[in-house]
Amino acid sequence: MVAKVFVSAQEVADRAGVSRSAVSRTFTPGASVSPETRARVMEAADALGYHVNHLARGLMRNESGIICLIASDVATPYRSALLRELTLQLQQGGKVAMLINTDRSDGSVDRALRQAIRYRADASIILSGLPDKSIAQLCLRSGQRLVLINRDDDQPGPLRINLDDHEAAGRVATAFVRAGCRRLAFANSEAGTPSLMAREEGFVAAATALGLAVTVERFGWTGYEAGKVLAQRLLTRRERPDAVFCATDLLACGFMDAARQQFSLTIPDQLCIAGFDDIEQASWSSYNLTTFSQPIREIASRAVEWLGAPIPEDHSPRRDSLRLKADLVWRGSIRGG
Amino acid sequence: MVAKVFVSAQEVADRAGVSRSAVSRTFTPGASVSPETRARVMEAADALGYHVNHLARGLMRNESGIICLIASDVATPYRSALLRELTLQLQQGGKVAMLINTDRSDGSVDRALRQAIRYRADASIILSGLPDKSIAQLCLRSGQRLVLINRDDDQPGPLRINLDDHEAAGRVATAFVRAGCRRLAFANSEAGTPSLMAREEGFVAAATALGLAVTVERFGWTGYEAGKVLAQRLLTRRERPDAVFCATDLLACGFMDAARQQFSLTIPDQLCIAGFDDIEQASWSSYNLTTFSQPIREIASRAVEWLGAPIPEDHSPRRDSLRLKADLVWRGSIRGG
DNA sequence: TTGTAGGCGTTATCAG
DNA sequence: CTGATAACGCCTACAA
Repeated sequence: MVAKVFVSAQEVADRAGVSRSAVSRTFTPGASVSPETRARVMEAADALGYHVNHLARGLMRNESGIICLIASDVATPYRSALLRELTLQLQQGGKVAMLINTDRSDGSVDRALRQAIRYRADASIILSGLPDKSIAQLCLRSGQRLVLINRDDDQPGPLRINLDDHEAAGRVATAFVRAGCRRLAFANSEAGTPSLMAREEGFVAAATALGLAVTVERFGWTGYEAGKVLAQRLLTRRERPDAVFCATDLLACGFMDAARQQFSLTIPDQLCIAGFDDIEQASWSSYNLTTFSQPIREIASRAVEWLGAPIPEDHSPRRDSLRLKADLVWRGSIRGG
Repeated sequence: MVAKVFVSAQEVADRAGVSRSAVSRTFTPGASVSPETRARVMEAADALGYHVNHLARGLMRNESGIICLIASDVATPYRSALLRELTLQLQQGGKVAMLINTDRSDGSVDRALRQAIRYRADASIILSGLPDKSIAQLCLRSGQRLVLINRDDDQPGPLRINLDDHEAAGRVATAFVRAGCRRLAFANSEAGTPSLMAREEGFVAAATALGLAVTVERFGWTGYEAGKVLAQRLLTRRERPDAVFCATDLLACGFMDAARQQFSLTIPDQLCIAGFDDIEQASWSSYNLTTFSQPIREIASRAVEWLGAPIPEDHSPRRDSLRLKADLVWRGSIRGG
């Protein structure tokens, strides 16, 4: 007993005294089998421990049931929450998720996509980075669907799901001003992804419209530690900001900790803070952060729904670009909520 | 253009003017192909966008390259960190991870395992729950390897990776006593998993040996909110504890927040706290939590390494149970670190 | 080194 | 409703 021996449909057929086809039909939803045959097959299958080989089925049907999830920083609160929701809904839709980690290096996403092709994934959902045009085209040409979440790319074919980052950021500016803040700042990472930049630009634009300047600082990667450094930089300025919009909740957490512990500032009395993502920690009472909630549920359901829908024959005018709304979650880090 | 049309080896062969076998060999490491042929094949493959079909390859080789990761609560800091490491190391080993979410309902793990069988996964790594004996046996019989992480189960066959929860918990008791604490408490969830219970028992046993009693409280699931409730319960006791070991960092975070904000206690002066897992938030300066680090890297590498090793022919005396050490990470939540 | 033939487990097709 | 047969795309002898 060394080799891998899964039981095949033939063995089930032999035991049940029917043909392979009968077995196949028994496990194909909506096929015509007599209740009697089905019962005998099921009994034999159970006894033998038979399970349909999805590798072979995928080969025949040209549909593997595999969906590739391509992402970096999968252990991050926001990412992991999104992945959780995606895998969950994919499962409920009868699909199975293949998770591929990318890093921020060049070609990382392309390699992942190639892996997706090798396993004949029905679709790939990209949460980080951006694939090269040629490889993306290859996916599309091969009949693989593509979903891009929060990545701005305008080549046709993939479904693009984005948030209204720009507008959302504008609403924060208004909230700050209403709270009596005048010295606005934006804390960003150096990642420079479209959604991050859209938040920055939206915030600056809205503030400008309100007649206020914004101090912008960018540092490192989008994490807790970077938030601390950003606080260091922004709070030591001569004109110390009285309101800071952090591009990300993780940045905000680091920023708040530094502001309180190194600068002895009280929030929101001396300093108002807002974040983005509504990660779980934002609701922890140490932070109690006012932030924007990513509509994770909806992002996932829209993606899964789109994947399940039939491919339009004639490049129909279906909207393949979704713009979802991020709701402001009022907590205690801005005065007068 | 509706159907899914991936390019096949035959097409590459036609274009390169060679046989299918030549193409196959070109993509099989260690096969004998002349550099000339290989070059022509590669050129054709690149031009056509050919990628080996791993579904078909798996069918032939009886080895899909797929490893199933079975877990619940995948968005939790500890879980997501472990998943990250596993997927990463699996990728580096040329495998690909299939992620299956389970919930805490009965049969959830069994369903996941059946999915693993359907996709002919080479192995399944279980991070949550416990499979039914019969389905686990079926996996093993089918040649699928099984790895259980932090789940106590004694049926032979799977690789079991556990921590020295019991001993580790004992070390915390000593640390508390050394810090001058006398009124010890243990905050646990009601999940009752073996590792959680081992921590509880280890802590109580060590405290008893030191001549101290332990107040044990259990509530809810292993999360932040439960930690707050546990604080509520433990800190309102007449004999208020001066040291609390929380079964999990997440519990500890909730506990600390409640202790500080609702009971105005300072840590570690009035209350010492310890946790377990060393999640990222434990190092955030709001918590600065003394805790045990899960050797995530090693857990993953041991699992992957074991999966890569050949199956012993004769039920050889290979150790299929690993007991890894959790190191105490000293931070500021216990006096006198 | 190369090509040919057969088979992996499944489903789709088509008689019966 | 059932059973035989031909694919699906690939790999592994085997012979050239």
